[in-house]
Amino acid sequence: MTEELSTISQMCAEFDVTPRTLRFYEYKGLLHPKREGQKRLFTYKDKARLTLILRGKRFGFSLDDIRELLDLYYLDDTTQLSRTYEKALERLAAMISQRDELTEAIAEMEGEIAKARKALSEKGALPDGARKAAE
Amino acid sequence: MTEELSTISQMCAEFDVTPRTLRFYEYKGLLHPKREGQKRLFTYKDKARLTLILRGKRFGFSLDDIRELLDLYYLDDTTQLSRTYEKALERLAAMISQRDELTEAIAEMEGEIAKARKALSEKGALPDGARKAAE
DNA sequence: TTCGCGGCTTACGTTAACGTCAAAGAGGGG
DNA sequence: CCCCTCTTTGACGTTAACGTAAGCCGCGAA
Repeated sequence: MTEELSTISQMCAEFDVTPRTLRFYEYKGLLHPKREGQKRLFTYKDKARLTLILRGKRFGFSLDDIRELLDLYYLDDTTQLSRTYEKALERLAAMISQRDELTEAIAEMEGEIAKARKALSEKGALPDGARKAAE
Repeated sequence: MTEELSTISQMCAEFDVTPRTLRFYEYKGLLHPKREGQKRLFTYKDKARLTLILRGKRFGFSLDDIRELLDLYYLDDTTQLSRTYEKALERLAAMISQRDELTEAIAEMEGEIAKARKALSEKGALPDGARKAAE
């Protein structure tokens, strides 16, 4: 099986990130590329990790959180793994309550928007596209 | 009509914020308390604005966004008001898509946790309280 | 040999929303 | 008069996730 090592610029092209970002992720302990002299060489494993990192970011996790989540996948120590498992549960709970708060805020926001729409409609100043819903 | 002026500490107690926060909001142009000599005196209008500020923060607006919205809101200019309305709609859309992403992330997270739970259960290392669900 | 390119390390800069002193003044109680 | 509390104006500190040089190295092409 060929090792398929990638340089930093190949990684940047493939994942649409900057070199600084990859170095920063390594510094933060999220990536562990090999070295050929000074140069970083990224393996398939690094690509898998980076995929997870970027997904985690899209979902609003901090890099510190993500590093812990990565352990969920790659740690082989059962004791550590179950500890990480518990942290994952905590984070899941946090995510759920965050979504609940967001849902509540959305409802409140919709209420305010409805009031504003009514006020605007009475002034005959409703923006296009909102007229039909405010009669 | 009594003016009902509040000191900074009264405001802090009423809205559960720090003095620094109120001074910062003034510095940022979100509040405009009167002065009695050096001392700030907050009017009912400031309270109304602060209420809107805190609500805006719950909705995820930045302070700069909020200042802009407040300015538009108090201009009493119908054209500007409808602009405020449009911004609210944009933010609402952002909040909804954010919630959707979060919901998706929660589902994925639950999947990963289930996998981890299975792996841990096979190693006989499941944390307390998770055993019953992993058979 | 000299360029230019890609990579490396070191290290200061950036944004948001305040936190955290520090020094100082005004006003009231004892 | 002294002290205590509230408040004021600076002004530097904090966190996250990189951005942005500056300066150096090695390699292949011309």
